[in-house]
Amino acid sequence: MNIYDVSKKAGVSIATVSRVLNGNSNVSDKTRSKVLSAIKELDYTPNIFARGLGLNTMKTIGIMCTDSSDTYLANAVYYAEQTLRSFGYDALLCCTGNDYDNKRKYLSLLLSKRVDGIILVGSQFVSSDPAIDNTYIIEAASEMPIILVNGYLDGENIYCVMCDDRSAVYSSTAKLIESGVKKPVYFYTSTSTSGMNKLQGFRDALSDAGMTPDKKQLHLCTKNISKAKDYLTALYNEAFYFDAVLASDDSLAVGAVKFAYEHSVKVPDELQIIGYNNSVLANCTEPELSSIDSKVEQLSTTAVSLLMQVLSGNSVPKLNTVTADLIKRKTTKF
Amino acid sequence: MNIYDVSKKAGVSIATVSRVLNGNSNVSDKTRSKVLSAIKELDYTPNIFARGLGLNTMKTIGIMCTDSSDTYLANAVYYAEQTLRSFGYDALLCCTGNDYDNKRKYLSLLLSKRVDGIILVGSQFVSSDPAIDNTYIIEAASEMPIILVNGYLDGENIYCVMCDDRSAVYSSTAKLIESGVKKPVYFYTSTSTSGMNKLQGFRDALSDAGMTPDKKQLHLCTKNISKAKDYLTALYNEAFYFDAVLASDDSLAVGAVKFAYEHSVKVPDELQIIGYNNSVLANCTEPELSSIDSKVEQLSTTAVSLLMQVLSGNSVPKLNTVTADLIKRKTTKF
DNA sequence: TTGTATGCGTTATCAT
DNA sequence: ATGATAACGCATACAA
Repeated sequence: MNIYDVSKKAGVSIATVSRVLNGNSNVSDKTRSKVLSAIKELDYTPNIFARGLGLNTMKTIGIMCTDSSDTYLANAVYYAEQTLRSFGYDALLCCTGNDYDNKRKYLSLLLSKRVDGIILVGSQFVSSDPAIDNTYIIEAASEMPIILVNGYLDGENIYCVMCDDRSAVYSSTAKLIESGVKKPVYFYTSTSTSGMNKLQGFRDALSDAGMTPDKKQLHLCTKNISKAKDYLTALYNEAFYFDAVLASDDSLAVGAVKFAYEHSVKVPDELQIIGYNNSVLANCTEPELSSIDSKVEQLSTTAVSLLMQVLSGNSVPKLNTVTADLIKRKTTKF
Repeated sequence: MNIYDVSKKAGVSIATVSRVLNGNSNVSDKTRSKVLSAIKELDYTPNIFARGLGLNTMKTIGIMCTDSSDTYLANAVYYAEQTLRSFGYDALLCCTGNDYDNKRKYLSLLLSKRVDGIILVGSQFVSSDPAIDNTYIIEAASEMPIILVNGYLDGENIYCVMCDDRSAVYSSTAKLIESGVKKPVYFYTSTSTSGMNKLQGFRDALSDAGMTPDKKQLHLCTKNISKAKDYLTALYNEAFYFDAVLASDDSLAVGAVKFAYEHSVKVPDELQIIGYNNSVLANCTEPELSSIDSKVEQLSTTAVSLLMQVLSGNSVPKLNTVTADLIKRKTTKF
């Protein structure tokens, strides 16, 4: 069943069938309807592979993330897929895990699939660690446009959408301090650009308030409820005073709530807690978690829109910023 | 840059290049290395569209789900993608939402993309409601194999992987009753096959214990923390006695925990709670949630393995069952 | 072991 | 407005 069968049935040439198929201008109404009914009768569907070969595109975008089961990334992927589809594009999902070699491998795999562009979702693809080489992304961008969601890398054909993490953490920390906090603890989960920006926001707020953070106030921690709880418990047991926790992921903040519960520390009176990403987790704890909304939906839809612009040949800014909001619930005094 | 360029550079025919490319048997080592170095020099990558046209496959599987940002589905999609990739297949993600027409539309879209098979993730695609017509799936299966994860539908070329939800709910309910529960409330979120199976398990356990559930003990509820909380609060306010909550989704169980907290109902002494899916949410509440582990990973990997078997032309059982486990935490006495 | 020739099903160019 | 025909780049049956 192909375009020849249709053309035969309709008594026209394949060129005409193709024209009808593609909504091409110059076809007489009479011919069009002949073709259309032939298509319907034969239940014909164009072969997308042949079309792909000719046009050299399958209207497909690769979505890469380290782990699509992570709440935050799952949301980002979801919104990206929805937006892509609204533009008539398919989404090829590719989860790499956190291994550097796999990231490289899968990125080149995606290139070989000749997708039209790639969206790298999440901050895990660009490292600020000088030992890690980010050029694999720059090289890939020579073949097709690459959009970074929550990551920044300068390079030809690379476009970034970032949440203003530094400001978000800065202002939240400042508010904590304003409300009387003396010793906030900051949990971070990654040394990515985004992770470092958040950390910088915390440092700056302390510094601007004339505070110098103790080493113990800055803790790199796996995204894991009990890891955060354990760390705070350790601090507590060695009588290290702290009166606020700000975490770069809601799960860690949940750990802080659980720590407080276990040691009968009053939240928010004795301990204020702020999470990040404003995920479902924030609604699960008692008291419910104040959390920074990093605007996943907006990030993803912006990323897709940018990509569409680039594919249309329009020029777009290389760096695009989205503003985060603090969603106030019950773990903060303000 | 195509296979002709390579053949020219290597001084062989395109057939030989193709043979090398596909690891075909009969190529002399000398020729092979000539070709290989030509490929490397030219930095040649086969055009996957042309290959797809000839072979009539792009080694791609469509993954459909209603909402890939839902924790449970996100996990299922993740494991499916990982397993597919391990078999050398790509995953085309397609989120339909819960609208029936969209499900139909997107399923036929996927057919037109000529994927090699489709995995329908989640129970939302097959309805037990006689007003809803499931034949769109049966028709689609005439074109390519369809795997249902957590759904059951009888039809040619349709294969199902299901969690034994009925048993899981039955035995959990039985345990609750055994521990002294007199009036358990059951929350369900869907009338899908899976949803009905769970409900049946609850009904059967009550019936086998000589109990007849009040209408109010069975509540269809949106997957939403506060919806569940509100319902329980309403029961509480009208002095309807209940001493256990079993929910078909963890989020509803979280709502029950929050209800208990708000009304100082002691968990598990006065109210036992069991969730479903054993998601992160179960670790967030205080006390932590006992939850039925519906084995997402196993469901997804089994689904992919089945599909691979079918694509290899092997015959596989149409219904495959996975056993759920109750993960005991702190909201149950046992 | 290697090469030749053909088909896969479109789209697009150029005639008419 | 419509038709003939040439790409697109590969795999493979058949020949040598």
